[in-house]
Amino acid sequence: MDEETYTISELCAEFEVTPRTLRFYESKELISPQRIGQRRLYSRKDRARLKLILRGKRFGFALEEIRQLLELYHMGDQQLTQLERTYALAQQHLSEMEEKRRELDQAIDDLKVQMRWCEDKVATLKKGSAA
Amino acid sequence: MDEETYTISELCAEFEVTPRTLRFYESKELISPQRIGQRRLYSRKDRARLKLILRGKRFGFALEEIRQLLELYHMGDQQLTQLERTYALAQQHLSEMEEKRRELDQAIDDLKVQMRWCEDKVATLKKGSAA
DNA sequence: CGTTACGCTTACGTTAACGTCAATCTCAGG
DNA sequence: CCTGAGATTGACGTTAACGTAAGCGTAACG
Repeated sequence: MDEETYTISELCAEFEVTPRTLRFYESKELISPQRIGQRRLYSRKDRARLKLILRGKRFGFALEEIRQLLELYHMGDQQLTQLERTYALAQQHLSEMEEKRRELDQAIDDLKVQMRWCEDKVATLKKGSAA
Repeated sequence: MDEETYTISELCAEFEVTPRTLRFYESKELISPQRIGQRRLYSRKDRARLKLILRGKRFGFALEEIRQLLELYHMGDQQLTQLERTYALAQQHLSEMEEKRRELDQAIDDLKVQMRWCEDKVATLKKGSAA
């Protein structure tokens, strides 16, 4: 077993967040690093969770939603019923995300249309000034 | 010219937001409806802008960023230099959005992997209980 | 002509997600 | 032993994005 660990400042440097942010996430039970004495020690799993948290944030998820999403990636030794409930939740999130992707594609297309329009206008203006 | 307009409550009903929200967006200069006396009257263009605003929000953009994005869809009678600057800004946003889509695809794939893992576990548990 | 519905402004309140600051601890180096 | 770098825990401050409540205008309806 690979026992790589990180101090708070190492993790902060890597992901460009402040210590305050990590402690805040911990207070919200999104991460729970080990303690060596009083100090926090982050594992590979903590690091992975942080990655997921920050990704979630970039898509506009609230921390509370992210906390639920993280449970999907936890999935330790659950009971069957628990597991099935979790799976159902995952399906929901999946379709939400797929819907989001459709919207994003739409937004990208719209923007491209606008840009082409803009290109044309620039071209016309340049021709006009050449005359 | 099609002169369809909307009252504040009509627009609110359609997009499931409160009047306060629309007034707030107006105060931040994201929309600027006509006034009939004191009352606001929203045009088709205002409605389109609102649509874009809400879409932006769903992707985690801040209102201030959205305000800039909206300028791209405005593009009235700009000067050439202005137009080119706007175009450059659009290119930036475009690549940001494409980056976001890559991340989203990644997130979706990750989730699918987890779900398959979950399916397997459920299957094994069911077989175990059948024995 | 009263009231009910809708709208307006002003202004203070609220929640999420941290920032910032102070006081304390702790441990390796000189 | 002293110092300084990094860590910790409160605790209050801040910003964005609205919510909410008060007080007022006005216009149609019974």
